[in-house]
Amino acid sequence: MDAFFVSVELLRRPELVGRPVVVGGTGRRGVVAAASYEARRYGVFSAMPSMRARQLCPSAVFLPGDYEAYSSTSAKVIEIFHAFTPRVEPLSLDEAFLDVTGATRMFGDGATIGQRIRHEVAEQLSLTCSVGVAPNKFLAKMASVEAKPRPHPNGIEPGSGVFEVFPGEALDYLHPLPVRRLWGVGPSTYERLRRLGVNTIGDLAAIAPMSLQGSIGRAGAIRLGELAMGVDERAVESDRAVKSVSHEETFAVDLQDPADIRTQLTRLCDGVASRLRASGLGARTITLKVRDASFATITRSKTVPGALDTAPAIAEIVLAMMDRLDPPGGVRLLGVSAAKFAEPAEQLQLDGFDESPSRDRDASTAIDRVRGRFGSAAIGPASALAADGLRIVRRGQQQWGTNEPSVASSAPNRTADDDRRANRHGAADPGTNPAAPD
DNA sequence: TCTGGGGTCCTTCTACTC
DNA sequence: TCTGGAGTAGAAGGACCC
Repeated sequence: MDAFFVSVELLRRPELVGRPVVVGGTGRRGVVAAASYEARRYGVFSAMPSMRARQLCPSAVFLPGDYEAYSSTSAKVIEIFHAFTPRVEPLSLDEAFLDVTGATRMFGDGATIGQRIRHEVAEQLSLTCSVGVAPNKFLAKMASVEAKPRPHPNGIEPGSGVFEVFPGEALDYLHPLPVRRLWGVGPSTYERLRRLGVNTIGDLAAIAPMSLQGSIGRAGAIRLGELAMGVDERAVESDRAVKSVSHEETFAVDLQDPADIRTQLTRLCDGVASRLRASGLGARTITLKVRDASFATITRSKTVPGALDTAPAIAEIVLAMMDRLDPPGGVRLLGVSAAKFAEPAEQLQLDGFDESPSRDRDASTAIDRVRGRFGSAAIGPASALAADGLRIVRRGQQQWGTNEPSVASSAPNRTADDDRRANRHGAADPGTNPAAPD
């Protein structure tokens, strides 16, 4: 999907079409989740700190993310995909792989199916998407980027919508591209490759995987070597199982008081346990994540014999691990993660033994019923009551960092100063070409 | 004024068992 | 009984993706 979160917002707020719009955390510690192509012309990109985005484009309208709205629109998009093939692997809210090899007799070749999907998405949801067609997932992903619109100094260049990489042309297409474009090459790997003199995907393909192992590890060397040759054997998996469930939160102000830290951890444990029960899962490994004031991150994990799915059981482990830590300068972020899934352990009750596990299970079942009927914030552990009331953790609730108490949209009109900033990114006339599809 | 959240996968080190 | 190697699992951290 093209600038997906922004596009969903523009459907609700059509008066913002054509203006720089940024979706994400609007607070001091928020980041950009998505930027309209108009905002990208000012150098605003996703994952950028919101503060930085405001500096680059003060006239942008900043909107807090609405995970539930995007999630529900995403489900409708996936439904459209399913009309063409059952083999759909969602990659995120706004991307998916489709294996259409079994659908070509009915709908036409890959590019034709891509065009039909674009038409259906536009018709039914008033959204635009870009499609990459290729013999494997990696090349299709690369191709989809080629199909997207591009922000340019003089406006926004419309994308082709569908871009196809044919099997015989894969290497000609890939090898001139910068190695940073490869899936799995982030800032760290890029720096290591650059030191080896590898700048393009072609450079990487020419190097023996053995000589890369020392820098990027065995698995990485093999994987990148294959990708550089256009090889990707991974199948489209329509039923990938989740392997972990986690909640983490960066606080607007670093926590100093141990009681506050315990309160927040209890709240996060409740959120994780609630999601585990909703999925019928129990977890054997519980991980605590703590980021201190200096941005250093520590994790501590504990694996237990029986799978857990209640907040008290998970909190007991998490709080014990927290007791052994003393993060300097306070706590910026806390996180709780559950993994190694198994059937939740049945809590046997024996005469004369501790009754709390069975009580926890009964209480959790009751909590789930109340939440199912009255909403997730209707009930929660008293020990998680923070100063700001009972704030239940839901998935994606604070997906992009902290938000301002009052949401902010800054100046409603573009300023001359903004235009000068856009020009610094090469824009000659920021007002032209507003009609580019987004 | 820095640097989110929810995931997956990989590497390295250590402890334990055989 | 002690020692060392191999295999395995857990713990911790890092890198990457969207």
